[in-house]
Amino acid sequence: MNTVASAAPYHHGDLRRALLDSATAILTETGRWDFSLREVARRAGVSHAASYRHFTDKEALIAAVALTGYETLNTRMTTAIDEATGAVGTLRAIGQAYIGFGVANPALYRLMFGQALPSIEGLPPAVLAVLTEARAVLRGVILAGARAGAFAIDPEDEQEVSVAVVTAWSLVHGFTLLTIDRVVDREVRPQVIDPLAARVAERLIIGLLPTQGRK
Amino acid sequence: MNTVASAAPYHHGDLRRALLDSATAILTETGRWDFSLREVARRAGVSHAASYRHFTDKEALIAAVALTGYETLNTRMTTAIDEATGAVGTLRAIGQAYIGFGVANPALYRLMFGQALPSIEGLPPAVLAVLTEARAVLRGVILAGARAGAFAIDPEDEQEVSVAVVTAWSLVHGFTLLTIDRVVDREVRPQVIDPLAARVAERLIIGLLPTQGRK
DNA sequence: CGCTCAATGTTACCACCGTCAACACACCGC
DNA sequence: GCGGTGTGTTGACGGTGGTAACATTGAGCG
Repeated sequence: MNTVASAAPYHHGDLRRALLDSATAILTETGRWDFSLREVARRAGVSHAASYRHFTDKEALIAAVALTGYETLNTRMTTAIDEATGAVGTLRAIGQAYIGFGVANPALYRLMFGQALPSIEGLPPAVLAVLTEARAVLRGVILAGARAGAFAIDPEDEQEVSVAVVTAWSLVHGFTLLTIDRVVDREVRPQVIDPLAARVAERLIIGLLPTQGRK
Repeated sequence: MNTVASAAPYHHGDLRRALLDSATAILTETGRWDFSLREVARRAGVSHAASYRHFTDKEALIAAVALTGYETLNTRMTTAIDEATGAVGTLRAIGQAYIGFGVANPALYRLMFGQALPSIEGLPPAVLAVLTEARAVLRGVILAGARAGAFAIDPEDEQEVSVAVVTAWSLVHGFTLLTIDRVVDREVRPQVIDPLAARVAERLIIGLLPTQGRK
């Protein structure tokens, strides 16, 4: 059994899902990810030790919540890619989807990338897989753009491609976190974030364009 | 021990400092920032309730540790600026100092930017002040470069300058975190981080250069 | 010199937490 | 019907953040 629950378990119905929902609810309501396992159980209407039938650990629960976050992030990115056209447009779309997700789910985003997990190692393999996939998607986009001549990148130079990937990811990741943490512009309103993000992204894109493509 | 600059407390000598030192030591040794107040006190050879004579809260202790981090980061950045020449060189130096600090003190960096602090608001004013100062320094560097014509930025356009500031900070912040969390390149060695950071930074700088300055 | 007193540190205690072991139940195949 | 295993509960343990009452000690003042 186990894994993605489609069949309903015994007593409660689907306690695993209910616990994940409770945790997510607390997360979005309070904006904090240091909730107690007991509170999650309480919220699910269940005894405090019941969680241990579904998660070995508190960390496992957190990781499961994070996993759902990674999955929806991946989904948003791939759908954004599908709807975009052109290398630059695709890159723009992917960044927009990424930042949009982070800003819309700040607590979840911080849990996904800032949490108690000492390092990427030690994460459940499922989480690692999703992360790796996200990176591969981004790399694919940049590689395609390089092959099409839309970026000033040699598609055969793996290192150069990697640098572009890391640069793009760093920029978007950093911008998202700075925005979430209100470091960027404390008086900024949600309506202002989108144009700001767009202009920030443009800075990167300019750096990627071949010389003849620049204004 | 040495003579203390300002105010030396009563019994212990300087328990406040000792507690900060213990916390920092635990932080760098274990790499975790969810240590217990009691462990800090134990390490300082003191009863667990003694901390409350110097810090109102566990969060206050954490914030104090973070503050020391912000201060040394600021110091490193300003000295890097002093030793650099030219707008591009200064920008490079500042980024290098920033990333170098983060990579050298991963746990401290994550505590500074990822921790329990729900948002930037609610932080002690001292922390806010240091953060604001750091941002002003970066803005000054970019503004000077724009005025000197080294960047393709209108120094009179405040928004354009802000965009450049946010872009640079986002890139460096994101790169530092991705590196710390080993998301960037799991097989990467410390020796590889510097060149990688340099090439990432170069991508940004290319985007900032005026057209005639590009290779 | 001795007294006071406030700053500092300690002890004892509270509610709560994560985790575990023992127990209780309920649905499954037989 | 019946056992057994998956599921949830109860109760306990050590540890935690935080508070209050108590002990100590050094500084200022007579």
